[in-house]
Amino acid sequence: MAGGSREAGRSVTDKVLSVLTAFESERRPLALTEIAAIAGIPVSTAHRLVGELTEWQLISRTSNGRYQLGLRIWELAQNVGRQLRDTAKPFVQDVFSLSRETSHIAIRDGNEVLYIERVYDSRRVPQSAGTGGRLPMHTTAVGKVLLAYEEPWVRTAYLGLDLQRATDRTITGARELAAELDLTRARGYATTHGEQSPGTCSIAVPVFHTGRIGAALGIVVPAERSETMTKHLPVLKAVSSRLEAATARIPLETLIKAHHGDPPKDTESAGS
Amino acid sequence: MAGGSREAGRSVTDKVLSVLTAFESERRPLALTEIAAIAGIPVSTAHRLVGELTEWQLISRTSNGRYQLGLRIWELAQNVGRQLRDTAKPFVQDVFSLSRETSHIAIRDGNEVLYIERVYDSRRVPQSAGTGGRLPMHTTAVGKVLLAYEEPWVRTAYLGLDLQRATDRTITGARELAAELDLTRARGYATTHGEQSPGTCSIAVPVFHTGRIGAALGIVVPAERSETMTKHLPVLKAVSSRLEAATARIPLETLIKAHHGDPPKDTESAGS
DNA sequence: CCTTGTTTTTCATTCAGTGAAAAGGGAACA
DNA sequence: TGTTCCCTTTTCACTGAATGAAAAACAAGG
Repeated sequence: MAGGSREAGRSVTDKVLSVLTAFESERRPLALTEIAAIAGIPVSTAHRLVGELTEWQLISRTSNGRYQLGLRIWELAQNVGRQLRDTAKPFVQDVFSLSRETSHIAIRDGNEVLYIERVYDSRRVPQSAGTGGRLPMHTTAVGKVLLAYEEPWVRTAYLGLDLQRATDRTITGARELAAELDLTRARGYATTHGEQSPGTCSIAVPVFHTGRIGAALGIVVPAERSETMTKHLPVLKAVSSRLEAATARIPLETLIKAHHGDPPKDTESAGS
Repeated sequence: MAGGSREAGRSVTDKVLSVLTAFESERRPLALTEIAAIAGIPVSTAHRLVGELTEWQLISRTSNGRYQLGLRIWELAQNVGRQLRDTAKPFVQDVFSLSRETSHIAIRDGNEVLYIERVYDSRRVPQSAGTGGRLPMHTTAVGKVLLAYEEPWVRTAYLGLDLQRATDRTITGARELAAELDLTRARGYATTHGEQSPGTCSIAVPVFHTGRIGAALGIVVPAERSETMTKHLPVLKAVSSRLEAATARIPLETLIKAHHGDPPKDTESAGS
């Protein structure tokens, strides 16, 4: 065929999705050639696929001929975990208006923290991660909370990872982190002090659902105000329990379905 | 072939996207059979496509075996118009915290209003449309604003449509609506009184960008408080101009690329 | 005018995708 | 336990939809 050797095992679907997800790596509008390169497909194929995606409004074209994700995909995605996000949103706002500090709620997805909703001031500079952003668990207060209250095997698995350093204050030792998690459970909240980015501290409390850890609610404050952080604990605690009450009725099914991994089979137990 | 007569002209991409968008019509998790029916493809094909989409995390599976859109597509979609949404968000919050009424910002997409961001109280009942929702232009205050300040041909085109009735107070006469739009421009804001849903009123002001209408900022209030609506005008106006200042630097390109339609060619002008 | 970098179109080739049909669950009921 | 009903999953022979190298068209500099 003119098409010579097809790359084996690459389905059309695969290629389409490669094109779509190409926009994850680069946030700016992409040229066709770039898309093709990132997705790892020939330009002509990319051309056709991008054309179809554009017809479906999943991709839109900027006036200079470049491509970016389209409105339609945003609309579509609004339905993902809507019930949880819509419910949680005003509570995060409450935290913000009572603390006047950047407030957020996050869940665990795999070994990362995923920010579901964030409320911030119009003057405040954007943080390391906005809504939809991810950060490691050991560098954030919400992450520590989500890990501390998680089932033992999750915690153990995470402690076994190579903990990446984000700043010079980042906790990278498994033992140290374990102690930090114990402390978190003991006092019911977690903090960070410049562990994710220098100059910012954070504090977070757990949000439970059906007896298990579901999310973490927290705030971020500039280092110079770190002293005042614990002052906001009552607010966090109170809002958290109101949120727990509000989400209690929501079936787990319709909450955000995250990657929680699978527990080890472990037929022969540790003590066997 | 075993597959008999393929439905002609249906590309794989088409089918994949039909599957994805199937989740727009029904908000609940869908069974494979349902997806196949909605997307208009055979079950076995749906099965394969859904399988691939699931591998890519664009679709996730609930414990009862049904499918729903996955976290990944939400994350992906966070990049759409992010700069505009992130910028606008705290301003909408400002409106909310100053008015204590459900506040929102919307843009025009085609002949509809698209809500970009909405801030509401934890007690307030969900409105007709949440973030990412659409409503007609003539039944909402934001819609009236977006239409009133739009280029003449857009307005003319909309007035030519068959204006659907939402409540018994909905304006459905072209002449009436034209007068309403004139009024809107004259006084610099628009209102509705039970025109979209009985019992709720709304008020909105324009947000300009590079001299053109870009968005509309508004609030929704229950009918019994409708008298107090105009009391919030100063807030809306003030926040709007602060938002205009904040968005002025953002290049139009990276704002949300909506369907604005094409002006009529109209080589022979009306008066020719 | 040429060069360099794109985007777009073309087209002979063939294998990835196809979908009817059959088999495999599993829940509800008798 | 068997039967019914509905949904999911697997199978498989067949072929036209998808393919991608290559060439053409376009755009922006130099």
